[in-house]
This record gives sequence, structure tokens and C-alpha cells, in this order.
Amino acid sequence: MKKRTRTKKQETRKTPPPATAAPTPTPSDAINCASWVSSQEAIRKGQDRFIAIWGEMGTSWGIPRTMAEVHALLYLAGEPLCTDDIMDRLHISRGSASMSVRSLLDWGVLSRVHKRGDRKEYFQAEQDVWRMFRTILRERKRREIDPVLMSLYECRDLTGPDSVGPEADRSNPAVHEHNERLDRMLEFMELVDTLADQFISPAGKGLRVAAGLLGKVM
Amino acid sequence: MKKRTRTKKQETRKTPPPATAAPTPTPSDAINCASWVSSQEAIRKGQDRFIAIWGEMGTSWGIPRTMAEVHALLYLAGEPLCTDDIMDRLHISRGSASMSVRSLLDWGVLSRVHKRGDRKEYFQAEQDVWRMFRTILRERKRREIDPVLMSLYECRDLTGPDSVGPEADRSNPAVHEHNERLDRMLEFMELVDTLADQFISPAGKGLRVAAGLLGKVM
DNA sequence: ACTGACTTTCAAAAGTTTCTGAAACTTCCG
DNA sequence: CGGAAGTTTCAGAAACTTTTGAAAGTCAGT
Repeated sequence: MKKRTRTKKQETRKTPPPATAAPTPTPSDAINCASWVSSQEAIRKGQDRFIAIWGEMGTSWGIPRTMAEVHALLYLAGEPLCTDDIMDRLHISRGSASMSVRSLLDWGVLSRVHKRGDRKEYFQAEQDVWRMFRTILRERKRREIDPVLMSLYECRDLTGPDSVGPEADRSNPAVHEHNERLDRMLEFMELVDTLADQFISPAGKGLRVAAGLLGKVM
Repeated sequence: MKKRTRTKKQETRKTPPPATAAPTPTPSDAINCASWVSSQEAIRKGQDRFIAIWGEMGTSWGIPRTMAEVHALLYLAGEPLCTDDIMDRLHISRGSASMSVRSLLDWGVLSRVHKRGDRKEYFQAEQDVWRMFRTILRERKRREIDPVLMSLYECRDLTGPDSVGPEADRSNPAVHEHNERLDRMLEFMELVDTLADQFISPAGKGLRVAAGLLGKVM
């Protein structure tokens, strides 16, 4: 569930910082100039590292690496970036950038931004970490937990009274045990589902619950 | 994150129920015999369905399909099965069965069982659903959350006072903002980490917490 | 220390996912 | 309308993961 040996040169950047919120230098004195430059380099390194970590984490949770990397980049950038910025910074193709951005929009963690006098589309990542994870959880539940629950109900019906007769569960121990096992699993999954709803619910309910839990312990 | 068009014949079984806890028939009367047979068929179908669902769910959470299928089979079987049982039932090779079983043992959701007078090894799945998911969560945390946390700390250091000078965070807004973003993420991940510990903790603490949460709402 | 029953390993094959580059498509503006 | 600027799509390529089958390894009993 891990491993990867990227042959791409992820470290050998060739372009100077392209779009990452160049803060007005304000070099009050000449001495600070050098330290300012090295700070920018440090930020760049920090960003690269974070992007790599995020991509790695994505893959281990079933998210395409590049998609996660794009997300990390936009989160760190803070400001909206366009497709070309993303391509240049991450060294990926236009198609790849486009697809990743589209997926992230579908997940709801990115928003489109238009700048006046510029026909390009810009993309901005959700900056509120809590809201971001709520969104992710909501999507994951919708796409992966809910369908499983539906399937499990169908599965349960296959050995339910309607399929196998109303007596079977009582008279055939194997049927009974099978149904028991399904029910135990179903019960758990339903609880997870309900819990997820709690965390998803807007207006910080999940937040408060979690904080409360944390408080009780520490 | 979905899709798959298995070309394997997942439905066309050729062998009769090999090892799935054949319950003593006890055909009190001849009339029940037919319904007993059809019940067995229903169980078989139900198992196949569940196994398929579980495999699908596994892949979407980054677990190899076959590994999840083996797990599902053993959970449903209830009793210990040997490698050959698994191979026959799932139509997979010996190597594949062996590797899946080993992984599941590593995850801690399976235990080895020896039957006297039989040199084969048998494998039994955890039957307590709560304990099973606690084990899974513990492993996932160990393998995927904790390393990410460590990496994030390192990442944070790249733009910390030691790397970029004690003044930078104050004097360079870009550095400050970058560190803020990292800290917000780190704070969230730490909370998740602590929460996970709660659910992992033995003796049903996670259980009670979850049940409590659920109770408050329903 | 040999045998037979069983398990693990491993290199190659099969299968799946992700990325790329280029073509097709949209949209806006003169 | 024509075309420049930008975005999406898609077939093929590359990368990665999983499965297989067979060989190598292990081990209890003799």
C-alpha cells in the first residue's frame, strides 16, 4: 500500500518562484536583503516537502497522487492559481493539471475564481482546514460509505425471510448465523454512518464534539 | 477511485460448498430437505455478494481487493479455513492466498489455528466487529497517520526559527503565512490523532464514546 | 538426515491506474 | 464571423500493482 520510485526530478526546479504570493519585499535596510532571499528559498523547500507529504498521504488513502499534490499546492499558495501556474510548479502536463483540478472541484475543496481583465480561470483552495475536512468526509461518505450500506442491505435480503422463507432463520442454524454476522456488520456501519453525519453537520457541531472529546482526555 | 471489469467468472462456481460450516442437517422430516438445500444456496449467494462488496470497499480505501475478499470470506465462515479452502472458494492462486493471509495476519485481524492431527495451518478471522475495526484503525494510524505527523513536524522545521532565523517569522509575511498554514493543518492532524487514540483504546472506551454520541442525537 | 506435507518466495505476466501530448471544443472579443 | 486564448477530452504510453505458477524453503516424524 506504499512504495513508489518517482523517476521524475521532483527537486531540480528550474524556474524562480512564479506565483506564490510574492510579498512586497520592503527591504528596510540592505542587510535584510540576503536573509529575505534565503527565506523565500526556505518557503519553497517547505512547500515542496508539504506537497510531497500530501501526495503520499493521498495515495495511501486512495486519492491519486497528483490530485493531492495539486490540492496541497493550492492550499499553501493561499491565493488563486491558474492551470499554467500549476503545470509549471508541479511539472505536470496540461491534461493532468486539468483533470486534477476538475476532480478537486467535484470534491468541493476548490473554487473557481475569475480575475477581471484576465480570461484565464484561477482556482483557490479552501483555507479553513476544518471546513476542508468536513467537505472531504461528506464526499467520501456519499461515494463510499452510503453505497456500501445500500449493498449490504441488498445482501442481507438475499438470506432474509422473503428469499429463504420465514422459517429458515429459525430452523436452519447456518442461515441464522450468517444473518447474525451480516447484522453485526451492518449495525457497525450504520453507527459509522451516523457518526459521519455528526461530523459533517454544518456550524461546527462536529468541531465541538471533537473538541469536547479531546478536552475530556487531556 | 472506482471501476473495474473483472473478466474472471466470479459467479460460475463449479465446486459444491467446500468448508463453510456445514451445519448438521437434522432433517426432522423429509419435506424440509428441499428448503434446506435452497437455504444453503442462498447462503452461498449471500456470501459471494458480501465478499464482492467487501473487496470493492477495500479497493476504494486503498486495500488490495483480494486481501479484502479473503478477509470477508473468513469473517463469514466463522470457523478457521486453510489455504486450500480459500483458494478453492475464491478461485485464486496459492501464492495470492498466501500473501493475502500474511498481510491480514500482519494487520492483526486474523489468527493462526492448528488442528490436532492435521499439519495444515488454519486461519480464523476476528468475529467481534468492534474489535476488528479497532485493530484496523490502530494499524492505519500507525502506518499512515503517525508517519505523516512526523513528516509534517520536519516540514515545519524547514521554515522554523532554527532554519530561517528567529526574526523571519515576524519580519517576512510570507514566512509567517506559510507557518500559519502548516500549523493549522498540524493542529487538525494532531486532533485526529488523539481522537483515533480514543477509539483505539481497549475496553470499549471508543465504543462507549461512540454510543454516547449516537445517543445524544437519535 | 531423509521424506513428504505444507508454506513462502519470487520473477515474470496480467491487469489497472495515471499521465501525456495533441486534437477538439468553447468562449470572448474585435 | 474569424480567430486568439483558454479548457477539456482522449487514445496511447508509462508507471505501478497484483496475480500466478513454479521453485525453494521449512519442519515434524521416522
